[in-house]
Amino acid sequence: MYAPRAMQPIPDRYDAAGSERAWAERWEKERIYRWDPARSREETFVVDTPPPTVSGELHLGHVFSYTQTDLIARYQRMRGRNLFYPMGWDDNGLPTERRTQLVFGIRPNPDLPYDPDWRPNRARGKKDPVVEVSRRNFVEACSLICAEDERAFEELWRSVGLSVDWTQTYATIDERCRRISQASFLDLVERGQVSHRLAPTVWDVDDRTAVAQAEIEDREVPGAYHDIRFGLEDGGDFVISTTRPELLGACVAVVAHPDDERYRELFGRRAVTPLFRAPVPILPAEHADPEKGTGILMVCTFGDAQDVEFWRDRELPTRQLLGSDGRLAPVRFGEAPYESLDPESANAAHAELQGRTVKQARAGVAELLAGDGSLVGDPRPIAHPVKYYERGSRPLEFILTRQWFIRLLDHREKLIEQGRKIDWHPAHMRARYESWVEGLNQDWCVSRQRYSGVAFPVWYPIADDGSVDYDQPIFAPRERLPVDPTSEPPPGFDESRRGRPGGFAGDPDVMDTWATSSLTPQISSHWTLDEARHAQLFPADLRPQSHEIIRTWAFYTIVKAWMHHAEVPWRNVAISGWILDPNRKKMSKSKGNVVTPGGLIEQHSADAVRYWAARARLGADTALDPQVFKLGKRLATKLFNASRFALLQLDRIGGAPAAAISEPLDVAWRARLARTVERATADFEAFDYAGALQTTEDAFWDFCDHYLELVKARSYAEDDSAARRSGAATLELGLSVFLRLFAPALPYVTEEVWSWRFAGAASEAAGTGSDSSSIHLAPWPRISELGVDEASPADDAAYAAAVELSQKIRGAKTRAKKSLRWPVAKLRVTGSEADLQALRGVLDDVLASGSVADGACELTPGAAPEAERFSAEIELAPDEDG
RNA sequence: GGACGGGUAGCUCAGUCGGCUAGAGCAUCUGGUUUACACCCAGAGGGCCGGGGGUUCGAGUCCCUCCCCGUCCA
Repeated sequence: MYAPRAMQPIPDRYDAAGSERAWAERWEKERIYRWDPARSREETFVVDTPPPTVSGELHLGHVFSYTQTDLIARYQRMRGRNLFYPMGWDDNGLPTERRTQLVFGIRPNPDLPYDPDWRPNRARGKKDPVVEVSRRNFVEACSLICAEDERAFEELWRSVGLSVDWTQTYATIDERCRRISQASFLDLVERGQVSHRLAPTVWDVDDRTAVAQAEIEDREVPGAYHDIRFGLEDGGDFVISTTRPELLGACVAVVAHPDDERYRELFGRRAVTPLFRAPVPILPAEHADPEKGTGILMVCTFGDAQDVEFWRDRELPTRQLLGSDGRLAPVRFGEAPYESLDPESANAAHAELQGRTVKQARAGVAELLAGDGSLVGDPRPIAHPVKYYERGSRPLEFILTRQWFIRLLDHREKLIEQGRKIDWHPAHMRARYESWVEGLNQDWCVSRQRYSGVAFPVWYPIADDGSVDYDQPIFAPRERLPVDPTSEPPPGFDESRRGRPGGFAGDPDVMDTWATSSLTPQISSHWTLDEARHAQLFPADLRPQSHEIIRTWAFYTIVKAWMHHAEVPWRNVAISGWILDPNRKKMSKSKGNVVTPGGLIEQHSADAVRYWAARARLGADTALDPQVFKLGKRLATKLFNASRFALLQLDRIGGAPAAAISEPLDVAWRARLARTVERATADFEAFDYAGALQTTEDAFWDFCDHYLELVKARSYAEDDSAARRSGAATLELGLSVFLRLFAPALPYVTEEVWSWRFAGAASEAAGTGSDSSSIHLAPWPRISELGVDEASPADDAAYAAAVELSQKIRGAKTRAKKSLRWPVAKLRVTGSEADLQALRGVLDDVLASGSVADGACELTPGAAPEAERFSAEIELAPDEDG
């Protein structure tokens, strides 16, 4: 009934590199990882794969976390699920633009016309001047870089053996993604979840773009309190403290805590700023901390988030002194909104400052204040947290700009509720999601003032006076998506009206990366394009990702799924940890401790690298330990060798045992195997692939060290017998089960061995009817296939007795410095009647394996040492010359 | 400042519902190779389970508290 083994003999040694290459090719050729759209939703398991940022580095962390996903995917596939396991590429955003600029030495200039003949030049020298190119040329250069990077990633994924369906791929700026992102935007507009407003926006002055709350990080940096003397309109003065003296010209109020006795009498009066002589109200404010500085401070347009909040609450005037380039703008004091009691000196002061960066202006203001006697004492250095763009090098500013926002602040409770409908693995990672949602303090700003990305499907009418009417946006009709408003006209206009009075202007911005990435489940399901497919694939079963992007990718995806579908996007989230270097520091490019994965796979084999990833539990940060690769390699080799032994025994009896497992040792070990299957399955069901691997590995090593040694003598017997056939049947069963239990972690070596004997046969044996030409399509082992009804304590006792006595014999030989084959002349075993009884059935195997002479063994009822079953008196045969 | 995770052998880590003398691999040491495997096998040594207090017949495990590392949030 079993197919004969392939004609070529089993090789003596395992050639991992050659075998892995061959199998990777064959898997792809035979398309074994294809999703089958004909099968039902219930049978399907949908993975929402992270699209890596292609212009990022190929990082060992990628291999680590994607392999962990693959383990779960492979298990589910073997359980008979119809896997939907796509791959996406994130081409969006700033990292791509930065890399493109760097590689080609170019910079986008939206005012230049498209040059169809321009080609990026990679071979330029480092000192060559940066070339300005049109927006469209720049975007094309970005695509070129992305295409190259995608190839590098795909090659890596294939070599590490991800069981991805490569017909299901997407890139976040491809046509389908643009279309779905724009459809999402229009849907949210219709649902009233989007607003377009001129608002203080967190702004990166280097990249000159808005950034979202999720992209901000606090950094503890040095600063200094400057104590500045303010006058009072009706006479007198007081001293405020500020870390941002450069914004003195943007001061719109002065505040102190309402309970602060020192300043209570000032409330309601007006202060006058030094240098600029602007009259500003003095107001009570809860956020003023009496302990900090002098306890009284200025409110500016905009020094920090508290300024923004207070400005909004009290409807204070706006003095946007800082420009989007991070320099002080040219303004006229004495004209609204820049009131001044002494415009001439105010403008003279500002003339010194305008055009300066924040840092330069800070020094300039301090100097001017010192000059006119308003600076009290020296600035006092402090360390304080300042907001930075996570990839930026200069502090972020709040700048009044026009942006698209998606409402979040109204929905905090609902979003926390959604998070609780999802199973987080490990469970404690949900706390990170919740603390993020609770701490939200801005709506989601989705516009970015960039070039490469998904456009907003929006135009604005231009009034007859030439001003753009942002309050009457023209939205693209759904059937025209995706649209590019910078090159296509809105409905009812033709292109000649672009930029003209009475015409239109396209929205020049692109969407935030997360506006698209938050739709990966819908992109895979072809939402808005194919509703039948969408119903079949949404929501997904599993979202794997790492913990630092819970606040971005996981969060935004939950937001979108809730807004569009009132659903959770997936039922499970599996969070992988970080790779730490051997000193337990996070690997990062800036620290220079990044290890690239390609070399490691070459050096240790893909199975070995996968083993390393598979040993790490979900959510646990893991130190890079080269020892673990060696362990993985060792395990694969051991599996190969043990398989070779088992198959050689099967060959000796003509291939097909089809015999009953009848010998007590075999029956006992089979019961043990059943428990291994049970535990490994339970572990995988709980997404604990690491526990499953450990369970399997421990059982496999025990199998090699004990069962194989014990069954050897019987297997080597010259004559055919039921006992010998029972052993062979047990070996075959054990091999078939171990290979399948290991298959998710070690897909290559298990496939290699599987092909020698089991390919095409196991499905028949298991009666599933599924195709198991590949082990990865074979059914996951089940207790029922082992022919074990229930665990028997007698089996456990028999196996344990065999192992213990066997170890005692080996120990005696080792202590005597003899070979393990050295004959035993006399063996006296003492133990309880129950333990001796357990031993009797397996005794022949133990004696044969220990080279105990015929009739040399004696069993005596009696006391055994504590915590042991037996005491054994072992007399080795004498030396030949002694 | 608040929250979460971690601290177990020289190293990397398991340890389930509180229950035998706390485990594995690596490393170290002592031995062993002719019918799977030296990418191997057998054996040995190695522990205040971060500190202190409590609950319990019994605590690595539960409670309180402190220390250290990492992360998230503010």
